[in-house]
Amino acid sequence: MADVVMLDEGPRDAKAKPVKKDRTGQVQSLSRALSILNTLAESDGGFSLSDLALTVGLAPSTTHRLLTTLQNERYVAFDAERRVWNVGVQAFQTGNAFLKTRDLVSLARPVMRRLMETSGETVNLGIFDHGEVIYLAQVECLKLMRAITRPGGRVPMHCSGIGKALLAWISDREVNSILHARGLQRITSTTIDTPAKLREDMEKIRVRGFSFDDEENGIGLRCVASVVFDENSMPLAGISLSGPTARLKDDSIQILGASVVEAAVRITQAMGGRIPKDHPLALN
Amino acid sequence: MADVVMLDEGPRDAKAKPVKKDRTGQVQSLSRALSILNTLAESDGGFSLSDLALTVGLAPSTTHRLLTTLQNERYVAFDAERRVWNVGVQAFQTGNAFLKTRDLVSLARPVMRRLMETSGETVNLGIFDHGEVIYLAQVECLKLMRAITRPGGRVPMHCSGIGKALLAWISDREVNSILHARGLQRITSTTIDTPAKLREDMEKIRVRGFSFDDEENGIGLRCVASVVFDENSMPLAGISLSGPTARLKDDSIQILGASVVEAAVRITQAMGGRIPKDHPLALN
DNA sequence: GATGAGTTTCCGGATGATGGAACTTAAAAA
DNA sequence: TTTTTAAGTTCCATCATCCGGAAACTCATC
Repeated sequence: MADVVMLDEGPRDAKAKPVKKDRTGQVQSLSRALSILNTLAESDGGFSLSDLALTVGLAPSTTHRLLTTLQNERYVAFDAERRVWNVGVQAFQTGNAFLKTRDLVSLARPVMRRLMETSGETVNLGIFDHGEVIYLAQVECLKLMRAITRPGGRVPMHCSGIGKALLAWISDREVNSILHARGLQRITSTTIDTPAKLREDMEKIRVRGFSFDDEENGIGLRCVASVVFDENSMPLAGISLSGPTARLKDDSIQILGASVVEAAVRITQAMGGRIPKDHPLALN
Repeated sequence: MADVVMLDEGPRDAKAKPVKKDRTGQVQSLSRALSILNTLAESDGGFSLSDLALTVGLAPSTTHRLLTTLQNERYVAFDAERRVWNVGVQAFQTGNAFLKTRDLVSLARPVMRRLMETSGETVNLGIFDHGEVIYLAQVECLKLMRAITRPGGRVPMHCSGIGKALLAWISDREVNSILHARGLQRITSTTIDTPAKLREDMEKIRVRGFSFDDEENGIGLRCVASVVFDENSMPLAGISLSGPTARLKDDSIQILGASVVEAAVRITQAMGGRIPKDHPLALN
């Protein structure tokens, strides 16, 4: 299972129809309660009973009964002052138990494998650590000619696809302190070697949603990469797709880039992360 | 697993009776589902269907039906590899919406980050809830050796920096009722274990403006904490700074304490709160 | 004190949840 | 391999439980 895309994720009907799932063996009242929870979670400042009832498409009395049951276990709370219902402490506590389970690498791996299959190129996952990128996992392509990066290996930020993608969503102050500590070591003739060029490239990355490393870390090696975000919209990890210049041609960069972004978004969702507002794929 | 007694956990009947709430107008199936969620959240590594059914006292078929309904909305997830059920992404998403309710967290975060940078230690934010401290947010330091607390996690009041700081500005009556309900469980040799000692410590906290937890919750772990106040000068949250005894040395406690107090005051101001008159930093 | 919007409780009816049993699948033992 | 055992999943008749209309209530506002 878990094979099919869940791109849209929430085909909640706008027309406030009761949430009737077609699948068998479902508990209606529970589905409804979860729909209430989802609605409250998406809300901004809570819902009054009647508004909520209208939104989820239930009778006020039914809504109220479900709410009080949820309130008993403190999954929702009533703000007596503003007279609105909100998500409660226990939902927070239970929800955060998800963190015990979630593991970036194991959540990312199926997405990485899929990306490798569709693109035919090697896929890497890396995180920011002490001013460098450290690789966590890799799904190798089947081609003979392929990039060799080993989990645990490190590369500088400024000359790797993952590093540049991460830099683009890190605060200026932090970028400066990394620059100061690590400098911009030149590796090939195209390696970014001045702060100005780096800043220029980062601007492009933010607009596109992915970074493009054009033989900046090794002759003949190209790479596109995008960022996975955590629940505070902070960069958490980067995912890249790399291969020889001969296969990653100019006119396929856009398409490959888009698929890396899609993979990154998918991992972000699986991790319960949030895409930042200035990201090209932000929902609003 | 799951054989160990759950200390507090509530008045779960030993004979695995269905979770029957006494209050009127409650939705049984929903109560049961929430009880499943709570159980999974408290679990360590998930539950198999039958274990779960046994624990919550429901028929396997019923449990299964509730689980699949929860799974539909991704409030739980089935780990096919380990064949266990766990809390799902959506629960995490919904739970985090709780934080939106209190803009406390978003106001506090920059101050917390700053405090982490200047002190080099992990900073936590927590509120009082049902006689315990529940952590809302954390800014981790970059050191390898650091305290591990997870948002949503709970600790007793009497043996945590945040808890003790909050207690110091709570009414005597409330303190007594917490003591009565929760007792003073001893965790390390320095844990405060008598009401007299607690009262003595609270007096010191009020004078200093911050609490000092000296390995009272874990060997080798020290912590200083201070309180954020609301507009009525009532304690709203606590902010703490914690690290290993090796780094939080005796002669730096005063300085670290002062910086925690400063951070707490800053958050208080950002929230539009008022420092109480008996606080050392009160303006008048 | 009257009005009305919004919330809470009540109650009879039928829908939908329940759990035992049957069935399927997976793991362990022979 | 086959047999045994256990765990997970589906089915279905029964009736407990949930549903929603309507009535009672609360609390602002006029």
